[in-house]
Amino acid sequence: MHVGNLRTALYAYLLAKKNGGDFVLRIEDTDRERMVEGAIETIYKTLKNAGISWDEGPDVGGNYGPYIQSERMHIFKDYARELVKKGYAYYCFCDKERLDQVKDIQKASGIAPKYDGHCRNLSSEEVQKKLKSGVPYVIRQKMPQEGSTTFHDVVFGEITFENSDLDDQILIKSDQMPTYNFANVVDDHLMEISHVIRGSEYLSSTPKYNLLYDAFGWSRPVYIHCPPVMKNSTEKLSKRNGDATFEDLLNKGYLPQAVVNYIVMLGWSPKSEEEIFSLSELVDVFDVSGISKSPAIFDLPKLTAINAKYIRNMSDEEFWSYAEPYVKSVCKRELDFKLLSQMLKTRTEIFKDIPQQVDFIDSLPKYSSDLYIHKKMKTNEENSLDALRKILPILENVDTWSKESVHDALFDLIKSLNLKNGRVLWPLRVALSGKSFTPGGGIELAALLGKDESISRIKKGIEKLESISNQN
RNA sequence: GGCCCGUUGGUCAAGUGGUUAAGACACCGCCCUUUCACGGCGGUAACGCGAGUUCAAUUCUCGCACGGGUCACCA
Repeated sequence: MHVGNLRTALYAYLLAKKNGGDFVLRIEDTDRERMVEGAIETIYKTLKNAGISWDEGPDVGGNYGPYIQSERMHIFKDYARELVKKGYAYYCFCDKERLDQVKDIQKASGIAPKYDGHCRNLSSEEVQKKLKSGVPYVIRQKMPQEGSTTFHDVVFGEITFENSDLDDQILIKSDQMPTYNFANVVDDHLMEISHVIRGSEYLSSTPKYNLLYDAFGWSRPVYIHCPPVMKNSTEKLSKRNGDATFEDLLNKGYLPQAVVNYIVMLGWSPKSEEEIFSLSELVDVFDVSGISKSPAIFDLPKLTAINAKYIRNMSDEEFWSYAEPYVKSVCKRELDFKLLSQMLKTRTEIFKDIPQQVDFIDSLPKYSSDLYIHKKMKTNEENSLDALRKILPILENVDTWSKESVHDALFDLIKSLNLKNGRVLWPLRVALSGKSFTPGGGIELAALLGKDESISRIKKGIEKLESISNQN
């Protein structure tokens, strides 16, 4: 399920919950050829991961079941026959060849392809005859040929279509299954669906739906059409293009709540300037009037920023519960994980980034002595060597190893040498980590690595710099 | 092509017949600081174009351009 689908589900859920309604899950599987193994499970899983629960559905039941459309097939034909009886639908015996022919001619002459009404006015005798002799048929909706149909959409306002532009769409297919368009209307009515929230691609078929409601004498639902979520200014986000699905984003290390928060905000805006909302807060603040009319482009950096905000808002315990597996995937040795966790928290945007941040802990990576050269810190290879040589005995003398004791010892040194902090601490950090960016400075790293490991890495740093100065 | 819809900074977006046209992300700068990050402060950057209505249009109307959707025995 890609994020556009999920967003629509979210809006539906929020609207229902906000107004004390029920959120109903119905599986629309009238196309047997497109059946995908495991698709229903993916839907369940995605909704659950997003925190959406349904009040009625295939697995939880309800008073309007069954909730899987393929189990409701017996229902639709009678409704279609009712429409035929009332004159709003008719049997059509045209085969595919004829239909294709008509379409080709229409296309060639530049007319919009549309059913030509060949079977619209067959006499009931003719129909009965063909039915009896077993000619395959479909049932088509009989569109008015004059006038127009206007409907109101909550997002887009009043929209009018000429009836003459409407195609006599198929209601019952030749395999006797209903089309989605038909089953959807019948089931929405039967299940007492009050609000239809869907993608704007359905805007142009809505008049047909409404004509169906009118023909049955049923009251129309409230329509809320949402603009699509785009991957760029011209392409829609779609699973087909390999674009990120909700599942993919979770696998990339994004938090489900953060993704939910972000995609609700894509194409909708709250009245306030806040932007971090839990699902239950969203139920309170959500309002369909905030849904925008124009498509929104999915922006990963913004999602990342929101994810980072969620991480920073976590308690230390919660942060560690997420971070631990990532840390331990590369840190096998024992260390002060609490300290590391604190260091990591403000530096983590997505949990997947953690391993590369802490990969220097278990073993010192190979590094270039260039790292010792830092303009702003005013360090170079010579004075770094000097700093490390002075640091070594100081730290060897620290008995109880802790962030505080290391800090005090080093700052005494810095003071006595009358140097800027960075002159001493930058070389230390490089020697300890072999990296230019680390989660924390030299003192924190020393505390984290422990006395023996720190001393050993400082000695390695000294050797490295000595060999360089010997070359010169 | 017909029909329907849309167009405010790079992105998400607020908003109005008269505003210094919010805010967030990204970007840049400064402060904090042992790097980075966090945090704080500041900055660059927008009403697609052309008419019309009006004392006044980003806001209302029309046209154009651009973009999207739709035109299945798919959903």
